[in-house]
Amino acid sequence: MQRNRTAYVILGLLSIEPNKSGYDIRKAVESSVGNFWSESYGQIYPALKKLAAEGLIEPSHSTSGTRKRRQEYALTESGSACLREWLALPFQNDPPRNEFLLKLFFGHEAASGVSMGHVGELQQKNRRMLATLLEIEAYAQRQQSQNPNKPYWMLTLSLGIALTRAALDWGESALAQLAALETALAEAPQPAEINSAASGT
Amino acid sequence: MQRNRTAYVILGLLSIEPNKSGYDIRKAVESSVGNFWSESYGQIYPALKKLAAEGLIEPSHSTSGTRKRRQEYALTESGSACLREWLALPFQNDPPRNEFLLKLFFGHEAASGVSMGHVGELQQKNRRMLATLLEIEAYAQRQQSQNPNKPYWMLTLSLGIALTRAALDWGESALAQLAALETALAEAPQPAEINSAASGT
DNA sequence: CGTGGCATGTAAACGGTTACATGATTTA
DNA sequence: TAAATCATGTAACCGTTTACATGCCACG
Repeated sequence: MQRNRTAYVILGLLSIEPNKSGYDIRKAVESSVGNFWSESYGQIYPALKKLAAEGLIEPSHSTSGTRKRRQEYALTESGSACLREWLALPFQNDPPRNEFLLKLFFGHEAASGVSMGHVGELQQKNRRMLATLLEIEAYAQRQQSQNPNKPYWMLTLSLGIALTRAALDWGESALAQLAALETALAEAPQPAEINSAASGT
Repeated sequence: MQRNRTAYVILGLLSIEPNKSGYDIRKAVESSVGNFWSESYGQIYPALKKLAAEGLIEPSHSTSGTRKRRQEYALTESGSACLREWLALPFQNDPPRNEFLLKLFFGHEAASGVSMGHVGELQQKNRRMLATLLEIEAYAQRQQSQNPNKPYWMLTLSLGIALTRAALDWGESALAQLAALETALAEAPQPAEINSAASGT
């Protein structure tokens, strides 16, 4: 069903900046699209070989002086066309897999405090995430003013920021609700009918 | 690194309602955690066999009369313990893979209108998503008032709703920005220095 | 000269989906 | 009895991660 997207990531990154090696591409994936994509060497190197064999990329050498033993690549015309073709195809996101939500869903089975712990952990992660996203945004706002990719990069960034903020807001409310739930359970282990007739001891 | 989570989904669902067959579990995954998890038969049936062999679940029969040829299972004590153990472990979400964001990131390479099309498509998906989530929320609010799992289910729901709303807001703004970008490009294909000296024809 | 990082690669294992095969049971 | 759906299972395939092997190069 979903195939080959490693190849398109490579084509896309080479379209932004040519003369990249497999190593460069790995680093570029981490530092640019790392918040919503990932690739490992085990995919990148074979994909490079295949793309070169198909003529979508070709070996190149960076203009800047003698570098180490490394094979760099650049997009060919057909590679560029292939990328544009793929971009025009409808996107389809992978089946979702969110272990945090899965554990929260089964929270009733968990020991006391476990779910609150998970939400707290998520809050920390999201706070860190928000900080880095805002940093990147500020940096991109300062530099990159003439980069034609910038508007698109800012859009991906602003979606990340918006989602993280929404998650943080939710987390605060969730912590409150879980705290209320735990105290309620602690006080009334069998809360059969809370608001029926008043119950003496 | 991340292993076996199919087993925990099965244990979790059986903890909520015992006497489920593989078929039931598949349906339950889709209808309950389907918005943030998925499992296929190819994983469920082998996992059931393995869980039974390990004594974490055991064959059972539903109390309600004669049913079809089907093997139902129920949690054992050790299965329940195993589930609680896993729940207490820190969650770790999978490496992200969002094809929509990937395509948007490379939007500069795409033909005119392509990125706007993707965002529009996302908006439609998210509107549908929001509608179904709100439906589920209303249903759960009406029914299920005594279900001890309800607070946790509502939390997963409200996160989904919050994130979808945030994405919808972002989408509106993104569409406006992309529209502005396209008209700007149409008017000035080489926008070298917009705000330097005024340029006559 | 040795260490650490740069760089390229591959084999094995894994998790997961897909497609297919099979047959029982219900319902029209 | 025909069609639809319930139900169980498996084999093949695919994408991906992980771990490992290798060697170059710069720097202290």
